[in-house]
Amino acid sequence: MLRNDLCELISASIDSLIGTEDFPNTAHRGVEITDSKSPEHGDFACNYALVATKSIGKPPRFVAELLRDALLAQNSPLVSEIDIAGPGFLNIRLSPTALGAYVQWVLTTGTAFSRPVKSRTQRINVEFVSVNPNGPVTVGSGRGAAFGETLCRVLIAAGNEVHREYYYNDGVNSEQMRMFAESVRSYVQQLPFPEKGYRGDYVQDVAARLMHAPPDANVDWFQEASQAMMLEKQKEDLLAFRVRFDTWYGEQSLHTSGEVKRCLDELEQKGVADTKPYRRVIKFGKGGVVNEVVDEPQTDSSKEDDEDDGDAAPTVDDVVAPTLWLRSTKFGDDMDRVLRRRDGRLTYISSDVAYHKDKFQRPANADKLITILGPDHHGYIGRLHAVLAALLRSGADTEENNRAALELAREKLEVLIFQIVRFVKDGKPAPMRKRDGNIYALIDLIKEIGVNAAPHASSTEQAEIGADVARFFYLMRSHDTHMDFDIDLATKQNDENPVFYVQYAHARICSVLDKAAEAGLRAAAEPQVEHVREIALLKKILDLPNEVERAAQDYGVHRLATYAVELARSYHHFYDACRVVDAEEPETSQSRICLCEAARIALQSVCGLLGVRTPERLERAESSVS
RNA sequence: GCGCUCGUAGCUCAGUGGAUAGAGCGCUUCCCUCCGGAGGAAGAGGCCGUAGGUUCGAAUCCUAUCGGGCGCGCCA
Repeated sequence: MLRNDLCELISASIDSLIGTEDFPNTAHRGVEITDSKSPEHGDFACNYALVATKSIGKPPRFVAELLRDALLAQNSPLVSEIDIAGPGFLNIRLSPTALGAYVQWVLTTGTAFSRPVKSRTQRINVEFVSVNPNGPVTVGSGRGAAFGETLCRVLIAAGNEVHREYYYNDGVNSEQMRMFAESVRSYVQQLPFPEKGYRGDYVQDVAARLMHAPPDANVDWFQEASQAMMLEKQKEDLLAFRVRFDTWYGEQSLHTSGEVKRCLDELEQKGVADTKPYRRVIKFGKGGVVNEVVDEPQTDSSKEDDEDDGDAAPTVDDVVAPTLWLRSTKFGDDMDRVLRRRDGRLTYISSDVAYHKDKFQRPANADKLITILGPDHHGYIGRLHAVLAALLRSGADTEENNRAALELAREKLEVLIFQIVRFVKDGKPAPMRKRDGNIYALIDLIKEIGVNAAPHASSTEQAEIGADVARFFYLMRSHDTHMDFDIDLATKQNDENPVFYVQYAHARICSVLDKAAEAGLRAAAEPQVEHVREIALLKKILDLPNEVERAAQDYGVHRLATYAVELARSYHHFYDACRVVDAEEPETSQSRICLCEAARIALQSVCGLLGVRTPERLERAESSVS
């Protein structure tokens, strides 16, 4: 690929210099090139001389001159001119005649050209969305869905094997699900509505479909029936958002199989869980310094006498089993966590232990787990690492072994937190949970965008348009930054919408290629790339593998959305300056057809990663009708 | 209090330690005899929150500080 080929060329030049009089063996080796910002600085810039000046012991401009001469001596067909500028930049101008081969390469490789040169082959489990089946997927979770799913596509494009996973708490231990079932039941059986019950139309929708319930149906029955329904609804909504999972994993299965109990026994044997009646709390100061370690004696919190009884011994009235503590403070957590409550019920953390053990089987022998969580879950990270570290620790219960286990856990499990999304409509924030108990569902956002952006399209087409726009909007911003989702921009002002800008570039290419075919023009066998805007477009196209590589490395998938806009812009610039279909210049036309096709492939490739369609034509918005 | 995160154009946000900090929206103009004008060109708009430090060079790295958001349950 272009960039790598250039880097290798420069590396070879440096190698040829090393050991000569002015170039000691200790000279710096790494080579980086960047795009030039303005055309008068050539096509690429190399800052080697600036970086290496110290290790060589000569002034940067002197080093730059040596490097330039060495580069020119290689007589590469790629390079036409090299200038030295500013403090010692090497400005490299490409030779147009050598670029056609790269166009050809894109055409023959197809959308797979986006695969990075250095491909990775890790087996990775990515868990995302994972909201409990007590309501539809909200617009808030939509960000996690878009981010997680595109991250999966990027990781796959970079050569990894990826397993998409969704985890939900469906056990009878889940108080949320319990309350949801109670709420549904109260509608069906005309019982008093529970105090903290779930309101909202979707609860009544579920209830309406469960009117056939046997008269003696209890909460368990309702929980099973209603969560099955909500799961179906979630699957359906996510599918409309082009998100599908390889595994839907229910917590209850871990209890049913006895795996949770087995794991707890294992932890007890290892000495990282016990029933001693205290909780250790570590108070951290600035920079993670341990300020204070307190072992709080356990009191009976189920007795609500909150008058001072600081050192009262636990009463044992309703104690079925002693509290089982995970000593997670051994593994960097700031307090020990409860695995089994005093009444014998197990907490969600206990199932997390069994779950994370099992997770490494998907894909088989997984190298890494990635868990994507919402902004309200970042306090969860330390807990998860502690759970995994407790599982992974080998050897005795020593500080050294525990620290090593924590380090391993942090390496094996990456927890990514996406930040909150604020929805703005009519210039005002639109709440995700409304006062009447209804929530702002992802599927409603998709439909709303589609209806407004394309009022005359069919409802299925509207849903597709809504998914295009919603995915793109979520992905435009870095996942770890707070973002505003401007619904007005996503819908009404669709003329200025970046999604349509990108899709329009694709439709325009298709239109141009159609015109070219009508004129009897064919693709050139050996395309030439000469015009500045042709070169700029090709450079942008060839950047895609680098963008994929970076995104797979640091999870910055939002840069692909930025890239898509830039690529579209490069095409529009090219289109503006370079006429493609011109019967009087058939050779130029044929070369440009190749470039158009390469641009089309790049657009399809990046949109494929973003989960955005590339239609061959766009219907005109009604606003353009006067 | 502690932790995570963000402060960049009027607004929403990009920005790999590099040259004169970018885009979209909004504002002022211009360009269809021409492959789709959902496009292109030009202009105005900035002490990159503040103060130090690291070095040839800092929006970017470090420290401090101010300001917003979120989180710190035997809820998940």
